[in-house]
Amino acid sequence: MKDIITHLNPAFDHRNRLGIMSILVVNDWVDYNTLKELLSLTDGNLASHLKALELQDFIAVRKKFVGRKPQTTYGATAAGRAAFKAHLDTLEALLHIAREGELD
Amino acid sequence: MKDIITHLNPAFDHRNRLGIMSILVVNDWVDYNTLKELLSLTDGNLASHLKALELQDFIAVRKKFVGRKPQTTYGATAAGRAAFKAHLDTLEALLHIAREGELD
DNA sequence: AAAAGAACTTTGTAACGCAAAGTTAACTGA
DNA sequence: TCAGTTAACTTTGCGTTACAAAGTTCTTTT
Repeated sequence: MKDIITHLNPAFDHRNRLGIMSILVVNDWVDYNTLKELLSLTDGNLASHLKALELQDFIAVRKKFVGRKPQTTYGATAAGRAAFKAHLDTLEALLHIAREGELD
Repeated sequence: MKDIITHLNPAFDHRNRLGIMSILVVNDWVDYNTLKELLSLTDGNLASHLKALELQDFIAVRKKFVGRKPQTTYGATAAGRAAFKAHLDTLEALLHIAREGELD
């Protein structure tokens, strides 16, 4: 059990972080407002979660123009994908324990 | 996606809470020190997580004696089991989305 | 009598989560 | 042309959380 818990990454504890990463691992370059809408977060709140993930190099920011209008999009980095995958694998292991497993 | 995230219970966000509940749903009445050891938490830290879960009626406390020595054990309540199960089901849905799913 | 263990509580601190308001730069409609 | 709007933040402020470490009470062990 100890091994499992320590393999969960604190950066992904929070449900909104799980949400952000889940979106970004299956969709390349999602823009700010789409994320905001999908997760029903306020501007500031979303920005701070994104910044935290960016500081750990789990997501990357790309600024481009749509026509002449700037647009910010976010994507998961290779490191982010790897870390998140490991997190999900660990969660899955926990699911199994919590459903049928033994205490060990 | 919005639906999924909102179905995750904030009380179970933290990995240590996941650990406590996972242990308690498959083992009836686990004592303090066993939990502490299984999760490698300090006394105070474990106590505060337990208290938070107890305040929400997700776990119950039972004090008994082993010989003449008092022992505190913890168990998941029916409400705790139900809420945790719902949480795990939601996590599982998220796992699927994050592995193959679409953005919706 | 002294040391140790169980199960906390208290204290203190740093980080976190959040909403709301402020900001900057661009774009749009009248 | 200029008031209003949108994008994408940053800042502010506040209540909560996570945590370690130390203190507490009661009891057992030596």
